Amino acid sequence: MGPQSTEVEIPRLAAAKIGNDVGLLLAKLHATGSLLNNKALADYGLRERSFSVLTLACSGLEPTQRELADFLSLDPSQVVSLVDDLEHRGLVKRAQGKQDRRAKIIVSTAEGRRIHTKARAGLEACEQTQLAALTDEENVQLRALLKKALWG
Amino acid sequence: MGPQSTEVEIPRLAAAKIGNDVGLLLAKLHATGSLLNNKALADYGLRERSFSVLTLACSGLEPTQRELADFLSLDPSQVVSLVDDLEHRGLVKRAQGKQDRRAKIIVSTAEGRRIHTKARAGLEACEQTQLAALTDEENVQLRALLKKALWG
DNA sequence: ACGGATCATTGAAAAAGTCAACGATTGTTT
DNA sequence: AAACAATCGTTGACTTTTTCAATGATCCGT
Repeated sequence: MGPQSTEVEIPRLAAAKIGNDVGLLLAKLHATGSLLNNKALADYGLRERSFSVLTLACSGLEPTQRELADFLSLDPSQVVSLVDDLEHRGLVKRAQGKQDRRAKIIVSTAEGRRIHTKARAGLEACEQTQLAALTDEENVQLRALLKKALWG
Repeated sequence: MGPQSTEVEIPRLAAAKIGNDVGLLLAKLHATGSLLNNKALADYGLRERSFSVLTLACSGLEPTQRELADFLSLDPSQVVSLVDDLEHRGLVKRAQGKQDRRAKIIVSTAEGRRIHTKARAGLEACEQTQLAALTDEENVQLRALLKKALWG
């Protein structure tokens, strides 16, 4: 058997004009990435979204659930579920908002930070796999472009 | 009322480390993009996915449903629904595979091509809106990086 | 203090995704 | 050529995700 390559072969259909469609490219890269990420996070009982929530809970930024919903492009009710799950497992807890007593601030527990550190390591390896075709410079470039597209 | 700006303000949470997470950036850009795209395509009774199928049907590449499923990261059964819908509306039709009589080739009708041309115009304007923060060069660069990440 | 708006939460309804099974057809093995 | 496993599109069941309206508590402007 010849040299076993891990390359993804270019599909015949990529030749179509739509192969330049940003929407489609984003959808595809997002789809394959989510698959890998969720697989990597499964070891820690997390998924892409719960990991995002946990990360922000660990960030020291003291996000409210509303901020999480906006930032993660989720419905507020979805955030409730995610936080419920993480809270039941003792990884985060809800604290009362400081200026606004309606809002709940999500903060990490010590256990939450422990899990988060481990999970992040796994995820970063995963990300590197997904972007293996890019050089380090291109990798940085891609992030910068995505951020600029989002927030100018 | 002062100068009405269309800028998106940078969310407080973007400062978190996760603001560099490729997975999250892709998810966000994809989410906001899909919203815009679907809104733009609604005028033609299309959504992002049915538009993709229609585009490939119009491409002359004569894709099979299996190829569509693989290329669009969909389950084969989802392709059935999409093609059913487009076929009922007379925009595409199923033709028998040439080498393989199990496979069905999806080709566009004249009406399908008519609608597709119109819809594409709307979509391109939409894409430009979404990537307004990028220069033309960065726009090209982003596409190139996404394609390279996907197919090397 | 009043009225309208926003927060987290709930629950229901709609949409999307996943998966196993099927007939028809193909390619492969014997 | 006969038998076998594999693949294609399709169907239907099932689960998950998304969407949305309603609610109590709280905030803000008047």
